[in-house]
Amino acid sequence: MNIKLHFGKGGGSEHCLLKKFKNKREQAFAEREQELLVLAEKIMAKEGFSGLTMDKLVVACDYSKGTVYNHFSSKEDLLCALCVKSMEMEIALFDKGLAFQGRSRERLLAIYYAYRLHALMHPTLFYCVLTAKTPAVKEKASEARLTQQAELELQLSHVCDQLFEQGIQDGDLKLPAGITYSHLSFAAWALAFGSNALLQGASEATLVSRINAQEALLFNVNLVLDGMHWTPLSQDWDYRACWQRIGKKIFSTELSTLEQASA
Amino acid sequence: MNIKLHFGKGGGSEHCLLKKFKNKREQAFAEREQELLVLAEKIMAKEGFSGLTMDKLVVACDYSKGTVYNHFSSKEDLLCALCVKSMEMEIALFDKGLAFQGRSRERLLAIYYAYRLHALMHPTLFYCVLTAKTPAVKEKASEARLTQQAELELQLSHVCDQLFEQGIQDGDLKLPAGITYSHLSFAAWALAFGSNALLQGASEATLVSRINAQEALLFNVNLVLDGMHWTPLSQDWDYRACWQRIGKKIFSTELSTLEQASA
DNA sequence: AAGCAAAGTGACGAATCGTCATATTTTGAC
DNA sequence: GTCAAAATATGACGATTCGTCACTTTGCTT
Repeated sequence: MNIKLHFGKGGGSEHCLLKKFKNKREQAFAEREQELLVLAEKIMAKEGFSGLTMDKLVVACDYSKGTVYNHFSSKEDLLCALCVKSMEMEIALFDKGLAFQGRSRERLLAIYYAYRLHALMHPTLFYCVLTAKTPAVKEKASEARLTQQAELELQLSHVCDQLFEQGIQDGDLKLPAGITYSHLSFAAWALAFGSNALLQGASEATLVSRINAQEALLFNVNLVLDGMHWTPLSQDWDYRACWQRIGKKIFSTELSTLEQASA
Repeated sequence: MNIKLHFGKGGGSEHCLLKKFKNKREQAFAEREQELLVLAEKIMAKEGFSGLTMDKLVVACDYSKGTVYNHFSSKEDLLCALCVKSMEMEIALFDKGLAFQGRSRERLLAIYYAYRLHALMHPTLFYCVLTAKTPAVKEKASEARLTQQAELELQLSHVCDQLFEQGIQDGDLKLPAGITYSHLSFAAWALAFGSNALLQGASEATLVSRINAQEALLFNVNLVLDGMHWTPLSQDWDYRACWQRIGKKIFSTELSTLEQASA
């Protein structure tokens, strides 16, 4: 039922992209897994989400069915692995966003920017995250993969926690009585998840059709952070300009590749 | 590719639960569809999300495969139909929530209450909504069903719009320049969707594990509505008490059935 | 009652999943 | 270098599941 783990059973470090491996074998295994994931993403991008089948992946790669199933215990497990990959890339972008120099609230905005950017650059992978939240997928994914996923989620929230902390230290944010970082993190995360999930599927006619996605996200974020009384409030500060600045200063390379792709 | 529509082609009214039908035939058809949906939900609740197959549904019901496929063009279409059903029930609960007497912001809270209540009472159906946002499902659902879904979403947002309007008329809420109802609706919706989606899958160990779900939702809502400067602000008003009051005054029957079920 | 359109039936073919007995490669000891 | 044991790879195969279609039945109209 569970996928064989070829790594040592020592928990919690398999998901880092660049890591020392016990030996060549494990390294090769990890590399092959990445290779398979890249291939799977390509198939999905080309043939649609339901166009991805295990058989197609097997044919497309240089390995056999058994080998592929050594990596992914089921199709759902493969989807979760893609979700994990997506989150790993998010973390990398988040870390980049942390480099933005500014007030605490501006720096959190940089994280949101990174999130949105990731969704735009890798829509397919982003959808995998949504899909991985689905019971049909969770039910059939391997235990190990789900654990990995949960760990990454924690890791993502820790990035935010840093900024909450800075906000408090700088005196820009106060933690209400009985409220912890977790509450704030959850609120920030829920809004980001909800906004992006709904925006992603809404390029056509719906409620959100006419709303510019970027604008909407920024608006929503301002709402929540204003609600936290995180100064400077949106009425006292030009966060739209800040948003632009984040793009220019931190993510210019990503933006240009994005423009190239859509051109 | 598309499911045959046995109703008149006049658009936009098929989704109302109680409606006049052109003739007995259509009525029977609609009733059977509901019957099938109830059955499908039961199978899903009992055997898990991936335990629902078309074959099982066919065996469980008194009709043949062909008949079932006359209703649902594919398994994904069936899932969407369940999603539609879920939204119809939500609307009914929303309408009930509208009956709450109070200030505009309190009344919007009643809508959130209804949303949360629905998620608790029908977790399976609620998951269908999440699943229906997934590309794998959207790709294979019938056009007609997706239209129906989009219409219902609009209808849901209109309920909220009423309350935004009341808020403005009462002077409790001001629409910033360049901001429309749609923006506010979207923010409210995104937060509700994100919070509930994340809370639903998080009864166990994760970031949200220790946070009481109800509390978290109320907290998040307060954050956003405070961000809108919707008076009275959460610091000036006891919305937790209001939340309790909503439960008692409006949804007491639902609450008792819920307690019965979990006892 | 006859005729006809609409709906129902279920056997069937195609596609997909995941397994397992066997073949191959790698490892490590001498 | 050699050889046995352990790890890994292979792909044919059985089991589901999906969705279709040629044919039958139902029920409405005249």
